[in-house]
Amino acid sequence: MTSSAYDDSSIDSPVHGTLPERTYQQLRNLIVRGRIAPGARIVEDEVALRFGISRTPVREALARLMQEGYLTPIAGNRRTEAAVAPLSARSVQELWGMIGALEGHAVRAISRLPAEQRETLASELEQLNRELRRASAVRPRDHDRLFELQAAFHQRFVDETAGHHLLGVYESLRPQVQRYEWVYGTRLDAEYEPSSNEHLRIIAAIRSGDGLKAREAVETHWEHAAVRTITIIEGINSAPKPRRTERQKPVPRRRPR
Amino acid sequence: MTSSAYDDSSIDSPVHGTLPERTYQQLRNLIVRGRIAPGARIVEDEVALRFGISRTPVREALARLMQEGYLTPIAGNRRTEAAVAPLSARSVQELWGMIGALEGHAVRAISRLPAEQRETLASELEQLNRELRRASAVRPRDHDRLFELQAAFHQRFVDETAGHHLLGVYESLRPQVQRYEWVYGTRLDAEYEPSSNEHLRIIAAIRSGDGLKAREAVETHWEHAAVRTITIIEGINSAPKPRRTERQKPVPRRRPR
DNA sequence: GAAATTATATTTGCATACAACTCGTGCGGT
DNA sequence: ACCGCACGAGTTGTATGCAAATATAATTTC
Repeated sequence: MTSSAYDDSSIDSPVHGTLPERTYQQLRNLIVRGRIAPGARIVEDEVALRFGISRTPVREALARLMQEGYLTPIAGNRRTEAAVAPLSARSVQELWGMIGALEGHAVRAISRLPAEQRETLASELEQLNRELRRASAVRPRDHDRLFELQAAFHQRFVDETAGHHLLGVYESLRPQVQRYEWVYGTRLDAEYEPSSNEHLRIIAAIRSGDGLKAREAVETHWEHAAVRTITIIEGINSAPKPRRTERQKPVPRRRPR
Repeated sequence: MTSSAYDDSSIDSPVHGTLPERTYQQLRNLIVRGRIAPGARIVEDEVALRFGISRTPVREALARLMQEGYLTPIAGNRRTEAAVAPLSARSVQELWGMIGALEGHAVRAISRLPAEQRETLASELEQLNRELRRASAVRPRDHDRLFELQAAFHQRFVDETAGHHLLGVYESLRPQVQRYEWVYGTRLDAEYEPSSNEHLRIIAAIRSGDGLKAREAVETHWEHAAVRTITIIEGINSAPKPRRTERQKPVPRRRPR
């Protein structure tokens, strides 16, 4: 990474929690928002320096990021150098499928919710979807806000229907998806209509209390979203550099002085 | 934990990899096999002493175990003491549901596999299932072997159909399920017939190449397994100690001398 | 004697130091 | 000029030390 690395201006940084936790959050934010480019090498010392802490908490944060797939190990056998995981159409296919399966599974539980609670949930979701629609019409677009709304919609009904374990996995998976959503959303021609229309189907199913229908709606929503996202990603990945291999251009180990 | 902690005799310990990795593996094994009881406190120093290493790699291992849910934070706000997560019927419900959803999602991909490959897979699964059946008839039972076979069956078709990301999540989830399978399997009256019969349905679906049918078979397999497991867990959790709260009996912070 | 308070021990959070390993680079030999 | 080898910079792996936090034990006070 270059000397002026980590432009984190305007990224909300939680000031509480332990250092590893905070470091994890901030780095993840930077990666999700594309502030650290895919393929960029991450060096413990540099991160430590950047955050003004020692390598010990950094290591913990990096280990976590690596386990969750934000970073990939490169190079050495025993040594583990880390780089920001590249974006690939293949990953979209997989991640969207998993998120769809998990959200779909969770949402089935609405059939066990009292009608009243479902109604509250449904109208809150409608509210969020309306805001999403409105925000997507404003120019210039507030990417952060769109981003949050998009996330909030899904988070809302997952929170309601999922248990502790599922939420844990979901929390670690969702930001990975968001890496792509960010790329998608920051394009000028990003569309939100298809998505928000599909949201309506989900809301209707939730209101009806039909778990299987809701699951179906959620899964196809993610399937369609995958298609939309993949076209964008492929455009980005193929256009700039006509590379022949799948690999990212290897980052030089040392920066030339 | 008591002074004679960590009876890891006869637990295969990988001698390669970094210390955190090895520590993680070994501790996880101990937890999954019930060698460290649910609710037991884990102290960094004790683990470090036990494995003859320093606390630094131990911390990394514990952090990972905590993130994956094998350990739960207890006590302090800023300090994070760790204890082995308790076994609960609620977790079974959740974990089995998730595993079912993920395996079910993965297995749908068989429809995209060539018939020949499906056939190979199916017969290998049949082989594993036969071995499972045979091993379950032998007395006294070889729990480790049954354990491995059970795992191998599922791992086999997931490996074939899942991608990188899903495998990652699966790998971290499966051992959590195995904590319960171990409890279930080490009972004298543990049944393997229902499970292995359901396996046959899965195999048939895979052979036919019908992705949706396979998914259905996998999901109901896990649903049924959840029921079987929960009855056992509830028996264990309620019988010994008629406690009124959900919590484990708090472990004393110091051992009395 | 009970409650409050101080003292003590245990344990985690983080920093620092050093060892080990990997890869690039230059030097010397052929 | 090319190959090999050794040295050295860069970076991760692990140990150790110290400070802060918190529970337990001891002690004082009413």
